[in-house]
Amino acid sequence: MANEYEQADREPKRGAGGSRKVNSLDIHTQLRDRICLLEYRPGSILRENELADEFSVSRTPIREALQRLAVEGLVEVRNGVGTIVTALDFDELQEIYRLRTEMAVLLGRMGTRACTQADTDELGALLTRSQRLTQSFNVREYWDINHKLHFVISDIILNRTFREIWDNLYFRAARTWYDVAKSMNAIATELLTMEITDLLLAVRENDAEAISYIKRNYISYSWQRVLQKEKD
Amino acid sequence: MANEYEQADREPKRGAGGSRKVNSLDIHTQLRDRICLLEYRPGSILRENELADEFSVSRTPIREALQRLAVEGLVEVRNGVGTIVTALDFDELQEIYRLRTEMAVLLGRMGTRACTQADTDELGALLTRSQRLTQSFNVREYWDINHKLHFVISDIILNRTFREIWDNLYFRAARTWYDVAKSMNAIATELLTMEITDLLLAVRENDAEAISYIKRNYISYSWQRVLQKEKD
DNA sequence: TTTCCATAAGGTGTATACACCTTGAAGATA
DNA sequence: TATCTTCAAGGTGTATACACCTTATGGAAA
Repeated sequence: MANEYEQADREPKRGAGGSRKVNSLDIHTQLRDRICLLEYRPGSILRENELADEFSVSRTPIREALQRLAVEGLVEVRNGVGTIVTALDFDELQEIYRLRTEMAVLLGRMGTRACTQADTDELGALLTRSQRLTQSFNVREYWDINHKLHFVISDIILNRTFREIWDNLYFRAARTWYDVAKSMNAIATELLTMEITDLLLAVRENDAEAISYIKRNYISYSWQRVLQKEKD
Repeated sequence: MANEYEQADREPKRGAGGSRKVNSLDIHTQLRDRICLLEYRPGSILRENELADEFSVSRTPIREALQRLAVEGLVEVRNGVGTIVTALDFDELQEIYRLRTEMAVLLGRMGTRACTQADTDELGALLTRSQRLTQSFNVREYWDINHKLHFVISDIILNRTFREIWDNLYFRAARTWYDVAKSMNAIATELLTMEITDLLLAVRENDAEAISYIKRNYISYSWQRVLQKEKD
């Protein structure tokens, strides 16, 4: 299962002429991305019928996708009301960030595969795109770079269970960070560019521990920015 | 969501005359326990219709329970075939144990609540039951003690996300351990008694770090026994 | 005898009707 | 006027019929 899913997860497929019938996993991925991108704000309500109409399927696959999102902690299904996008309170958010920084350090201690030229190339491409953001900021583009960056690193993790958890924690926290990034374009862009630069070196050196400490640090920096915005 | 679920999770409710209608969460919990108890062996196939008959509900709530188990990694749903109880290969098992030992150490570094007299009392009761096992071994009883022991410790974890993960990792690995325990009664019982004794002291001292290192150690010991059995 | 193919049996995936739950608003009452 | 009650609207939860997928089996062909 995990395999099939991860595949779909990392490359949404269904390109060009394919137009394969959507299944509940596709729907899950799309809804998850919308939540991360804040197209669905925390606290907003999703209705199964509306989604069923939009995706041209019955409520059944929609319910499956929503239930999965619920298990992952991104939404909460309430009988007679609807499915509510999780609104993290301050404490929960702090807990998640704390966990992410701690687990980032573990990343280097768990098994990782060797970094390849392909990894370097992809990071290089992301760096270029990130630098371009300095001139004209665009949340969608910022998100896409961040998202791809996450999976470049996630992909070198060999321990499958750890990777699942690592990905999930990213999705839980992502929304908050993009919200902050919107109100701090310059700082967010600079941090992203620096992170990619640092990671590029570590990947070239094929130093998993270095990668993990870099992740730890930038997650920590992000949290500081979240805190800073919270004060306003 | 998490709250409601955890509640049901820790105390299955529906006591005595209540007989509240079962929902998909009850079913999920029962199926999960059966998988852990090896009533459903790895590789065995569950059929939605059979389960629907047994629980006197339609396939819909059964499917929800199974899907949740799939997200948690305990089963794999295959179209046209059935739902297969996950059979962990050696590598996957090693990965999970590795992760559990690492995360046990984190447990002490994340927030925990103060240990109470109630905790001490419950551990004391478990210790008595564990000691009784030395004379007459019984897998069901062994499992129940282990299960309750897990939740006594899990309950002091404040970081909700960490606790979810911690619980899940326990459920993923539990089956394997009970299988080993069946073939090593004496050793398993001795280890359990020692672990509870050690934890009792740490809980009395209200020393979360000590608790976390004890957990790390006994998870590590368990893995060694799994390895030992694998060799035969 | 072996191999291939058609097919039937029995499983999950999906659509849909209906039951039940939640909530807000209108109306009755103090 | 304030408050309580009632009820209707619209949501999720469940049961069920049917579509589609997978696989084992038996017979035809090499």
